Amino acid sequence: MTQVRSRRERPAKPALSRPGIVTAAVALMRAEGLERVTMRRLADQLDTGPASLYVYVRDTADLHAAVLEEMLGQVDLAPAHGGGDWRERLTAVLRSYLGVLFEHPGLARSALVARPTGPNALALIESLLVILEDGDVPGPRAAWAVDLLLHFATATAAEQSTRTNDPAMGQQDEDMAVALRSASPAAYPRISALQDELLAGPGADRLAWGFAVLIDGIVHTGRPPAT
Amino acid sequence: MTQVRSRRERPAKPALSRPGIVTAAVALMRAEGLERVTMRRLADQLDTGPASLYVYVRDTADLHAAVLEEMLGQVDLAPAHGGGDWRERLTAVLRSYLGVLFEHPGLARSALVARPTGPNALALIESLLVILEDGDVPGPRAAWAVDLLLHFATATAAEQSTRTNDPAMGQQDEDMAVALRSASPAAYPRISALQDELLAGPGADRLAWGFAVLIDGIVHTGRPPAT
DNA sequence: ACCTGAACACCGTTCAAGT
DNA sequence: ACCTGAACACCGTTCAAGT
Repeated sequence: MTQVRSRRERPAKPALSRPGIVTAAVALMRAEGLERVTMRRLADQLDTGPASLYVYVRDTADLHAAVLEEMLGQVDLAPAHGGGDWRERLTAVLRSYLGVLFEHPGLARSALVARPTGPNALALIESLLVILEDGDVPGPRAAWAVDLLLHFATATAAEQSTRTNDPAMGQQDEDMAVALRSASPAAYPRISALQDELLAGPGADRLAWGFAVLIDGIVHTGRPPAT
Repeated sequence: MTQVRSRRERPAKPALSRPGIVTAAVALMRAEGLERVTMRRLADQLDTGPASLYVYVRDTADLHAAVLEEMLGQVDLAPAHGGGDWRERLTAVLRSYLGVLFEHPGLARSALVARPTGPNALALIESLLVILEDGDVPGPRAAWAVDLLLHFATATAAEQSTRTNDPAMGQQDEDMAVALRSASPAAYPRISALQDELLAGPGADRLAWGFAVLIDGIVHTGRPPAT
């Protein structure tokens, strides 16, 4: 009797599974941020103990990588197959990737170390290769270029999203501004002279310039043959 | 009497100070790695409680940034003022910076978020500006280029050093290799075709190519005027 | 002003024991 | 095979109280 009752009051606890765990982890991240997606908190959410998760998940890094792979499904890959300037299409996809990371600080930081390898990650890589092909970048060079471009986007997201979203980190921007502005012209003449330029520019401009530099460099710089 | 004795047996506990704390933190990092440089462990080392450190250090991020600033003193800036090809001198300084980060995994990861602003950090920036000036890169563009170059080097170190030094992370390289090799040719034709190229190449070659791409791009890509 | 003990609110991971 | 309670070995940070 009591058993039936408790079954009615809340649905039978669903069996644990890796997809179920990852889905719950994504939900938890949306609600509280990736930092709060801990084994213990996630287990609470799933009505079990933390030890149970280790049947499906190697460790916390593995869990976070799985969350990232899931989120990569949201990257807009449509520009890969559209027409128009290939450089613009390339930056469009990268910007979309960046946007996903940017929304969830911590995700970018984990992306730097835990690279996802699921279908969404592969689709992103494939799309970038498609666009580089349209730009007549030779295959082997394109292979390395994909790495470089994702590397740059990920690092930018890791840096910016931490700074923007973490309240305490705004302080560090301030620290840097003060340090640059008060740099002694005798010891650091160029910093002194360029202080405004070093600090200047909205993030968007700097990002656009970064993409332009990379694409231009990729187009002009040959790769050594494989060994 | 007992007091005199105990004073002889170990020297009087030195007063706490920020420099003293940072020195101890660096020593602890050399011995056990940055992950183990925690407030509690560091306090133990200094014969006090963790609460005492908060008089001199804002939080853990601040502490780690101070450690990094200290380590930047080891970057070899000599190439900035030598003769020879400016591109080679630029990569020499960046390689030295990278070497410092590479020696201590975790340092690079913290460098991405906690940027040091002390004299060693400024000296590094100034040196890069000196070299870019030799390469006739216009000042405002050089200001942004410094950011881009350090950004790239830091991200590379964060990625590589974690992978190389963390035993469990080698697994992830393997995961990626398996994923790329087993990618369906139908769904991911280009990944399939380029799988060897995507995985190929020693880290050193890819790094050298990355620097070449960036420098080439910097030389050729104009910066929008400041707003 | 500086320092501290103690507490609060957490972590990841393992392992023996159960089903 | 899967799941779990309990334990081990840690964390950062705050705060009232002392000197």
